[in-house]
Amino acid sequence: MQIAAWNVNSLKVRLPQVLDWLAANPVDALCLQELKMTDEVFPLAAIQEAGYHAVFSGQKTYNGVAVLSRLPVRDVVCGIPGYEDPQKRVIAVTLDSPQGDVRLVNAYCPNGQAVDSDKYVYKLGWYAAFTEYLKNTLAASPRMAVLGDYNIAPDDRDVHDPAKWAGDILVSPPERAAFQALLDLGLSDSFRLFEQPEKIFSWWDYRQFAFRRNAGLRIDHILLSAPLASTCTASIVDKAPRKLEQPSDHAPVVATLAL
DNA sequence: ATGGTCGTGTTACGA
Repeated sequence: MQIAAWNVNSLKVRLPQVLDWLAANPVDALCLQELKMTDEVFPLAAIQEAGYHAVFSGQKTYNGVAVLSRLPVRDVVCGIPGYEDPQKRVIAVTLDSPQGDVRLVNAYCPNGQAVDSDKYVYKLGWYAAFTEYLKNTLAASPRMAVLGDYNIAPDDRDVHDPAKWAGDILVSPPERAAFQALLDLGLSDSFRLFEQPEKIFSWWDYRQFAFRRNAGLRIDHILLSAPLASTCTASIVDKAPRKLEQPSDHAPVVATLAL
């Protein structure tokens, strides 16, 4: 089984790239973030023609998440139960796998803008609620994967220039502590289960030729509960779509499970 | 050097 996550920064603009990518990478499930569209205009027909089911939680202009899956999904939960939030950032599903159910939680975590901003306060509060939600989900569904754009680079290895970024948004100690709290639930960063080349990132700013300079951060992650981590045979970032014309600023991340 | 480039939807805002 292969599961993937990709912040597409507008599904309207990126739909052709998503369909091309799925044709070349027929993963079992693809979690999308930043749809930037309402549910009324979600391109369901095109995705079904590509052989995928889809569930989605969109909104106008900002945010929006979807799960595309080869298998039917059930028990769809949108948002963080008990945490009121007009921003559509989370959708969870259960994959009906022949090798047993897998719970997928797809998240577009807040960016935070700057460490002295209201959005930073929102980000840390959101992470506290998300952590509690994942704790409860994990108790009910031991085979859980959490995929998406975390907007946190967990370690200096995940930053192209750690000295330049020190203390900034996406790397600040409170944000890294919030990420560590997820790991402390018993989750593993699938990417770090394996030896990896240096300077692997998943996001590059559109400005200043950041991609050409590989001036990026690794902020898109696939976290796995212990029963799934023990089945994981690979976890990679696919830089190829970032090289295309009119790319998303994020690259897809993919984990392979021996299921 | 506080810039720059996207996407959405207006001429600002979020990332």
